[in-house]
Amino acid sequence: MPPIDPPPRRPRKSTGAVTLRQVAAAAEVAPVTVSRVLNTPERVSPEVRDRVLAVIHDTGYVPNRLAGGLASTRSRLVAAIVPTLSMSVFLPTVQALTDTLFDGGYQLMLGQTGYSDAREDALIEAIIGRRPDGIALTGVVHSTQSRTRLLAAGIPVVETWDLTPDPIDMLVGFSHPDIGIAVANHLVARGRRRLAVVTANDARAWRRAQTFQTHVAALGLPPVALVDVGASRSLASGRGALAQLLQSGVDAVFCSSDLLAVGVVTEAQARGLRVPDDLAVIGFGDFDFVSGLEPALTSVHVNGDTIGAEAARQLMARAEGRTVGPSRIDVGFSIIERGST
Amino acid sequence: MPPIDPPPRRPRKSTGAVTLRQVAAAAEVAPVTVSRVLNTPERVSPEVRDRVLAVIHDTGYVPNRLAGGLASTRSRLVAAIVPTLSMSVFLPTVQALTDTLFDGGYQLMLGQTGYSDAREDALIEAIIGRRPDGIALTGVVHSTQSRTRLLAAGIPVVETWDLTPDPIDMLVGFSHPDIGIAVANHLVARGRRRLAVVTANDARAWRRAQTFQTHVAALGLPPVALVDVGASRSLASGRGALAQLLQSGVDAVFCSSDLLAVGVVTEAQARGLRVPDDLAVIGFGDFDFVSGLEPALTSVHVNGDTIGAEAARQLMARAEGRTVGPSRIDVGFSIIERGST
DNA sequence: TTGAAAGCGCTAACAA
DNA sequence: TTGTTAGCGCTTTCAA
Repeated sequence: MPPIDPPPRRPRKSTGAVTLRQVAAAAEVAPVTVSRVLNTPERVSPEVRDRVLAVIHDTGYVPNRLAGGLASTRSRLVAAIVPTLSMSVFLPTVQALTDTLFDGGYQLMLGQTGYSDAREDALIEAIIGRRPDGIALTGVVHSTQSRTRLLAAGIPVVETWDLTPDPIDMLVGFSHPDIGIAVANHLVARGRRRLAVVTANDARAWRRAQTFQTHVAALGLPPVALVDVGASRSLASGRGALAQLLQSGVDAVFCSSDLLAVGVVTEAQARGLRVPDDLAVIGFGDFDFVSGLEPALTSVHVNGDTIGAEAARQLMARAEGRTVGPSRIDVGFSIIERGST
Repeated sequence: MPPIDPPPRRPRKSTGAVTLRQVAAAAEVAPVTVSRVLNTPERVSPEVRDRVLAVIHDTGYVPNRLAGGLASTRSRLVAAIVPTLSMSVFLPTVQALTDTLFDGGYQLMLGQTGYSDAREDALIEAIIGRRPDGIALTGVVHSTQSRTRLLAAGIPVVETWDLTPDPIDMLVGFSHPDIGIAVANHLVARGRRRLAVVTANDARAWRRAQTFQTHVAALGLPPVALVDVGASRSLASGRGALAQLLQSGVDAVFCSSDLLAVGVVTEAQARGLRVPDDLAVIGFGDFDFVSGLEPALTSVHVNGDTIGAEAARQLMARAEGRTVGPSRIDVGFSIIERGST
């Protein structure tokens, strides 16, 4: 009788890292048991558990989450998409997202669209490929194609920094139109009559500016002067904007970002105008440093970190099949009055 | 003869997404062929390729990179660790990292240590679990344990924002000691004699401050006054620091961050001092907005985006087995002279 | 409480 | 150029 040929071996390269199987062998248990020690320790007897944990510790075993994610269809990965990171108002949100997710055992994948729709589409495809357990969209203008893809992928999505009437899925944000009205009221209540807006070219800023304008008109005041600084949210743009506005005579300026507002204040001071006596200035975002300026800048404060933490919580809850409360959260805003108004 | 029992089916839950196998079936090819169309299209005949691509397009198939990473031991994931994100000097680096990686087909995983060693260790463990193709450490004080783990995991590491003599692996940074000397020379060349340093409590800032002090001493000038603002890099801290320094009489201040420097300028102006006539101020980081201030702030410019782009390039090259040039890159720095000195 | 077997969706190795 | 087969390292299902 001819000897049975053993099946041919097909060695593959591997990372060389310790695997669950090796841990199991060393602890003299089945691989599943090691998996249970890691994921559902309460279902393993204390003796076995300790034995396995000891081996894990000694070998420095770190479970491969790629494999785990593949097997369990839960990647414990959440993606966040931001337009841009630098000097952005979204930073506290991203920060809170990473932190909250990490504490829940999740990791954040970050993507930047750079305000480009083409890039956003590519990014979303790349992200879907990673099968994240959730996606946080922060202030993104999403194309129809991206919407469709996200919906089709069935990945939980939370849109943030806005309260659109037709969200893809969950929502954590605040009302931009309300801000325009509140700021108008704030300035008018302080005796300002000739109001102006300096705004960057972005959809949410525009909505704030719009209600600001209409509300001022409704109050019977002169029309609001508007300067659009385009994509540039820089301090320098703010300076340039004020230069334009001074020709028409204004006594208060609402800026779509704090940086622009600091620029307006700087330009005003450089021209010998007193802030707030001759000119009131209010920003948006309430960056940390604006409270230390001279005069300190009045600004619209938004709870960016709350947005991030809530978004993370909603996504994790969804990933774990827990039902979370409302899927639409309004975190509100507040006007922090300081020296500049 | 009894009928052979079919092997029992073990249905598992799946995401329901289109799989490579389904695409293969629809295109009437083997699964590998679809894989080849995606990864090595040049090895597939044009006809078959087009047929497969058509099916991919029609079905909206997005390859599962978790599975791909597991099979190929290449995750196309790169991790970055930063101390913190908010108002940080590392932002351009993170921005360049995401962008460069994305263009190369990689995704960035972000982690924040919050300047905590315990968190850093946990973070590194979580990251290793994802089997990234590389890790970028930006300005991290890494514990010995973390170093060991990283080394053991065999994942390419690039340390940035510094040029330590004993890097874990690759290095992209610049010399902090040289900056201290250069700034001292800059101020002394402009006739300043009573120099001071305002610094946050961070290792790299300290090294800049140290050479600044010793170099000033070597030039035979009075000893440098030093204010340590601790962990707070805020504008307000800068204001407080100047208040302290004025008691000892200074005519130039080197700050470890631009925000601190703006605080010093603000406080000086609030006290009626003229900048730069009575007091010269120089910052570090060269944030975008400091060029628009009045007076514009002199600052040490560092190529944070170059650091990020180079780090990404090195890691991708390593992941793809390409040998990259030097594994130690000095991106240098420059002093941008503006109105404040 | 523990284990055996069968996949998750993909790619490496080998073969034709 | 295309296909077959056997994993990558884990978790799920089913069984004891």
